[in-house]
Amino acid sequence: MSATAERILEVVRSIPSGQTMSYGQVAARAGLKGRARLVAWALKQIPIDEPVPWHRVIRSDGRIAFPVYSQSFRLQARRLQAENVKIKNGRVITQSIQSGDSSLDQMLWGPEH
DNA sequence: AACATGACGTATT
DNA sequence: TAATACGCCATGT
Repeated sequence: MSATAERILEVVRSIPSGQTMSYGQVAARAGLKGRARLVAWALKQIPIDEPVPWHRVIRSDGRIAFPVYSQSFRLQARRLQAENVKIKNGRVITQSIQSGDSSLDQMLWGPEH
């Protein structure tokens, strides 16, 4: 695993249960602003046995990134609901995104909006 | 080397 | 709200 991938996974591991972060937020937190696709790539490289809560990473618009008919989508939705994260039509409703800096940004521009 | 393909995001129309 | 267009970047062909 590359150093950047390790930083990305470290950020994902830091997401508290019941909360979510978008790919872009994870990237920014890992010092890779604007590189959301790199986060998506890193999540696909998660080694088995690596306890990374990948299900807490969603798209910036609040929706799960997998096709609604896929197994991955159902697994992610199930895990989120298990953490009391409400979902409607593949979209996360009640969430308090982790944002390190200003929570105002999330209030104004987060998926909840 | 050239082009296509994503678990993406933002801006524009 | 929806459809495009870019920007971004590792991989696969």
